[in-house]
Amino acid sequence: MKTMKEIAKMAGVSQSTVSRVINNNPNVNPEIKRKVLEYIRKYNYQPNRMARSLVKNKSFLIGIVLPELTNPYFPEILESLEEEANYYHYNIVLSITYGSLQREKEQIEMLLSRRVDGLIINPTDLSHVEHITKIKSILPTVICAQDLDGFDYVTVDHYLAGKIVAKYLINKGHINIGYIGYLKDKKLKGFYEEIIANNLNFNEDNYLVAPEEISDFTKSSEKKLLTKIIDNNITAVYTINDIIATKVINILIKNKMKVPDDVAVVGFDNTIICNLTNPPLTSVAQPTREIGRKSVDILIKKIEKTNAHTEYNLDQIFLPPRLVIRKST
Amino acid sequence: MKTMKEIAKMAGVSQSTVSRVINNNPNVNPEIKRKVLEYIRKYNYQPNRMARSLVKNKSFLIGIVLPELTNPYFPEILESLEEEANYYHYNIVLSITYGSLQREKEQIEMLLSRRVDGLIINPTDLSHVEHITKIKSILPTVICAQDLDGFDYVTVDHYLAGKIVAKYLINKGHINIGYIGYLKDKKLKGFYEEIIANNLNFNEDNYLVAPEEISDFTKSSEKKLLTKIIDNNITAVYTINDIIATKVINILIKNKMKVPDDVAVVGFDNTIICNLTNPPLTSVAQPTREIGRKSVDILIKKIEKTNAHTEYNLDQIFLPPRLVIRKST
DNA sequence: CTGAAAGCGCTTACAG
DNA sequence: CTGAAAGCGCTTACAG
Repeated sequence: MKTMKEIAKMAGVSQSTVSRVINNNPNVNPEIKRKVLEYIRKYNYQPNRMARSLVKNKSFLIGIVLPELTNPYFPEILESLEEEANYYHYNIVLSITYGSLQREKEQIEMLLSRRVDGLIINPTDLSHVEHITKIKSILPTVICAQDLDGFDYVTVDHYLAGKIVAKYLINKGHINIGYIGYLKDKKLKGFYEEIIANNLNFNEDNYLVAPEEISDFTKSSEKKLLTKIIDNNITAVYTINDIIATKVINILIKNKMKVPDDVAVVGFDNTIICNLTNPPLTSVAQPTREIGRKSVDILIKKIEKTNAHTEYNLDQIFLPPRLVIRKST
Repeated sequence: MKTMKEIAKMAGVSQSTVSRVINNNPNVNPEIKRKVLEYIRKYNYQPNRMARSLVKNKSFLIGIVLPELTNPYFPEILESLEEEANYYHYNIVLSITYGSLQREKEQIEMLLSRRVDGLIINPTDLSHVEHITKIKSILPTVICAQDLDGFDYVTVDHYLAGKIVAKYLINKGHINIGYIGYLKDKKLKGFYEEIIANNLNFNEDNYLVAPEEISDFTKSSEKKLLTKIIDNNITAVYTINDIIATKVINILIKNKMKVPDDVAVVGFDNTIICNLTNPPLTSVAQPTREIGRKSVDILIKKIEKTNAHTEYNLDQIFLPPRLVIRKST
């Protein structure tokens, strides 16, 4: 690749002039500009962005740190992060931690040394974030798809999702509704509160099985699930994600129960799976694209503010979930 | 962030010495080294990699160009690309084209101007690759998960996959086997040749429907599929991917046919979906992790060779597929 | 409108 | 073992 100096020499002008042409500085003689552009095209010259970044102290690079890409949820977010960043002429340096805190720390240092202009991260472990706290003070940082006190973040409102699902199922006439998920999950909190608010019961009988029991899919957990459903006359089940939901459907059908006639099933994440199950799965859609987009918007706002040392407001955004109704309910 | 100069001043040494400490140059007085490191730690100094890249004319950055991340296949590859690159201390600049040739061109230029050391790309359109051909001559480039004459590439052996599936189904006693996919696909070629080699018939009756017809899933395409299956006594279907396979299963079951008793179904890609269908789906696994790993290995080999201007051999690698047998066959 | 010069933050011969 | 100086490829006051 040629350098600016070489282009300048060939065009018979100074390096400054070539620089002006490239940066579209209006103070250039059109005739000269034409000639310089000619050489630039001829040699397919691309200015070295690293050199530019060095001078301008700005890389137009955003560091993205994600735990994994196996769950289809993250690729969707990543796509929208990339797309939105591109819109602002930023590019993305991707790093994946595979759930290793050690790696997360190393990768953040790497991104720092590469002088990214900002960081978007989905932390591996919300109870170990000191390194992120530290970074935050020297680099604009946004937490993506999680909420973390003291940070800027963009995430879906799990609490609201729970309420929406409960409301929907109650309206459909369900009285005994089961839940398969974690107890500490905000999905449950909203769900529970809405059920109680409607004077329905929700106790440990409604907490059917742990997600792991479904994932492992043993005979005994299958039996436990069915027993709980039958004994408590459960007619609807709210699950923590589409994969669990699909397994529940398969267990029910295998045991001659009808979905949704005997038991309705609701998934979470609204993944591609929903259209493939039989019947198609009702599921809570996270606004993944918007989470990605918003994360970038906020980050870039912070980046540009950094120079102007304006006020420091935290952006903490909960985006609304959306229930996508299909045949399983 | 402090600069090397500032660290040097505080430590009372020259910038050269700080540089030597950072680069682990053995010719540094241990006592001085200790002191320098102290300041580096104290201020959490991270050397500016851009400046270093500028001097060394090497960025330790690899450009990755993929068409999308929606198909779970690409995130898997991306994960292994990132992991392997990291192993060699390279990082990844990710760009997604969304199937736009225009965008592909722009992104490649961008990567070029960022002075990535090499490029791994899954081209959007194999019939428009002039811009990639051009880049190849100035930047080490590897085609990932596709085969393209004249380029280095790593991909799965689709032809072999076809043969493996045909062999398997024939061994299972199937005589009339259907195919849902594209005619120009190498998956079909190997499949077809194996069937013919076994003195079985394969003509347009066995080419059931186009994948699009299944995707759109209209009444008429459904009818067409069923008619073809029944009229030709088809007892097994080889499909182009797991999504199509799942839809086929759902159509069959809806029409009171049994899988695999009446019709066996084989998918492709061995995605997470396979364990969720009912019955679980037999599918061809692509060695995605290995495709990613190999792509990086080859690229880095090229990158390091570039300096040594050694011989120019093309690495064109077909990796073997693996049939994962489940209950649908 | 144009060019010479300084400087961004590093590395690396070179001389000592 | 150490430092001063040049240079990587740009941008940007500054002077004209």
